[in-house]
Amino acid sequence: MARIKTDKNISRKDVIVTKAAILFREKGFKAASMRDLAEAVGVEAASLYNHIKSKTELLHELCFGVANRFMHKIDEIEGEPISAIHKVEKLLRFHINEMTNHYEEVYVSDREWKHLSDPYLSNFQNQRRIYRKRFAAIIEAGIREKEIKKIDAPTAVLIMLHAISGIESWHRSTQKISAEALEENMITILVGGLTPQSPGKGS
Amino acid sequence: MARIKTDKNISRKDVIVTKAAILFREKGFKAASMRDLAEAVGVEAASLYNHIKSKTELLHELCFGVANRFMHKIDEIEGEPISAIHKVEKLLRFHINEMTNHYEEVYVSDREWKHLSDPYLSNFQNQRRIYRKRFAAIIEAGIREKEIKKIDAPTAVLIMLHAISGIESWHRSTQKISAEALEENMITILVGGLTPQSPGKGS
DNA sequence: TTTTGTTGCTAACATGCGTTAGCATTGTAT
DNA sequence: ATACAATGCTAACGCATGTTAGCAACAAAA
Repeated sequence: MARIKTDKNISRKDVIVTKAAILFREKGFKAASMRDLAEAVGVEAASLYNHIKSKTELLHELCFGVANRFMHKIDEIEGEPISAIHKVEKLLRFHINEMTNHYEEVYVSDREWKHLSDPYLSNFQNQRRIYRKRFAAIIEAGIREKEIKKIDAPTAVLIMLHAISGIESWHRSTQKISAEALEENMITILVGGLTPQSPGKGS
Repeated sequence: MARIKTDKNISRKDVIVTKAAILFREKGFKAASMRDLAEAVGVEAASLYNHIKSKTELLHELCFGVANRFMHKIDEIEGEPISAIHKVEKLLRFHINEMTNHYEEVYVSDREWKHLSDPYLSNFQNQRRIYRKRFAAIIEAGIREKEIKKIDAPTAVLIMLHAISGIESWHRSTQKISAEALEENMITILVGGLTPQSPGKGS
């Protein structure tokens, strides 16, 4: 009888959620079946339901796990006594690292949240909206302080966030530059585009 | 008996493809059913098959329609006797306009091509790969001519393309800035990030 | 060893899916 | 008016899906 292998501190549910992230990324939430997931976990489909309530619960888990991490980070950064441009850079670096290190979950949270159902869906959309407003507020503060070009802040946020989601292509690419080089290039291009004199990246 | 309304020069198939784009965008290819599509068109599901061969054919139509437009544009731009940075800007403006004016199709082509099946899938992936290489080549030429910062060109391409796909968020937003303002802001941010002295947008 | 809770299995369910067959209705040209 | 092609409808097909019920095997505690 097949059994889900777990190390200490990793529940069987966590194993399933992690495998689900991989599967949801590569096939999409709707196209990935519970039977696919069962096979990936090494068990029969019905057995999954000893650990999870539903397929959608897996998506909740992934989406809100990611969303919470970003929310905590922006909480942290907002309070720091540093310049706005520096805050933007820190936030970007966090996004980039999340995308490189927790690729599957971040990707799924980004592309598949539409399939959440409605108490969760609105909640998620709200969090997203609020996050972007807070991000835009940082940029607007930077504009007032003349650290940042006079641009439309929501548009800048939209560019940043989506640009970072492009790391997906980097992940799939066969001839990858290193994660560090990727991070520096992205910061150079994105922050360079914000600063009035393109003074290079911040410290 | 319900009948698909068409104006002159618009085949019933075109009506279906257009509605499919809207539906595929808002629900995703897998989640959008032929019965949904039929309802949107105002007809019974089976009737659709008098005009199309399969659901996947709709996706082909959309993906390759979009891909061809981009391919023709880069053909055109590559041959022009203008600076590399100017080529990049023209290409970006084209992307932005495609995204604002043919939102549904471009979005679907971008996010749902994974669900193509295999003669078409590899073909599409190839076109995509080639397009990005050609885009990167333009940037590399610009770097050699010192019009563009020394950055990793594939990374720059990835940022540009994904940043533009963020126009999706603009489309959904209730308080939109104008399409023109959006375009100028995006060019300012993206191209400003490429130029060594951030001299503002090209002419 | 017995007991008890955890985990997995087989079988099956209801539902929704893409699609086809066969027939009815409509529009168009002779 | 008649013929023919274009278009639509109802009914149904086979299949994959998420999920449940009921029972068997296991691990851990008594």
